[in-house]
Amino acid sequence: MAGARPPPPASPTENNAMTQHEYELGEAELDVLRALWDGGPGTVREVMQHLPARRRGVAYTTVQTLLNRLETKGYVTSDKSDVAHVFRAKLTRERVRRARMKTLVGQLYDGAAGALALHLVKTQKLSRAEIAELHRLVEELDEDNPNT
Amino acid sequence: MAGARPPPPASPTENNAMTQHEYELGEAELDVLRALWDGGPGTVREVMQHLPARRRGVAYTTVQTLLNRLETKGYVTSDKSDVAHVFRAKLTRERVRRARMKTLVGQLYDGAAGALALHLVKTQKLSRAEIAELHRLVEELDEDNPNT
DNA sequence: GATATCCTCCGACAAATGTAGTAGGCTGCC
DNA sequence: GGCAGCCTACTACATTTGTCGGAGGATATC
Repeated sequence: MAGARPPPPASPTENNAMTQHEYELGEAELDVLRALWDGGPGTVREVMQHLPARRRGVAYTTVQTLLNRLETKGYVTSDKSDVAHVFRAKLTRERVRRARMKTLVGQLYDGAAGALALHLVKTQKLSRAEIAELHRLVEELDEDNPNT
Repeated sequence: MAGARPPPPASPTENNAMTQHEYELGEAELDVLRALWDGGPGTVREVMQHLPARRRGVAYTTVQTLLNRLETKGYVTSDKSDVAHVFRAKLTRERVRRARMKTLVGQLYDGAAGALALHLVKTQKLSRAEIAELHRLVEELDEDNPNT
């Protein structure tokens, strides 16, 4: 994004980024965050090792920049007591999931999460176990809501 | 995004954006596209009318620019036979849904769409109609995959 | 015919994002 | 003591995205 967009008014009560509900994360930033989630806290070099294949080959300093930006945004902290700083994710995967899901539902499903659920069931290849569970769930639902 | 990212190699067979699987759409661009989906084909001025409240107040030319960019990207076409061009969405909501969903699942759910689907079914309150449809879907699935 | 309108086209510009180079500081080892 | 390596801090720069303004053409209006 860019340009003359008025910054969100920043609620007076909560304002440290971790409490906001729209985590602004670029693609690369998210990949770095994911590396942190997957590999746990680590130095720049260690984080690099956990980057997804697609992101391999980026320069050391690129990852460093990304980590610093994430820290500035409040999504990551770092322990600087050692020479090589150790970065740790502050923002959880779950948080991002919820936020992203919410955005997606709002933008493309008119806020109807139910529709999304159906869409997924239609679209995705479910495993046998999943189908079985789904079957069970549907029966429960049918009972709770006995009609048609 | 930005910087020296090598452009995706552009498959030799298909290359007209509509067939690619990652629709690059900014927030504002998506809102404009949504306006087109909601209001059907229309002129810049008409599209403006269907923009979500949050986007009200943007300048006429902003919307115009957005529409033009969308056209350049191949997501929208325009009928220029009249003075005021009439824009029409080429990319469907469904397409974007699928792409976005796929990205989300890949980035934050380890590709486990099934789990996500189940989670949603469990979590969300489905309407009667949705439950009915789900029921139907499950039966289809059971047929395709006759076991348990 | 002169004006007010409305449109499109083009150019601009700031912020965010992706990517990386360079300078300079510690560490450790011969 | 000096050099090789690794690390951080800065700076830089191209693109994308969001936002517009102004020029100039077509229309409608009086």
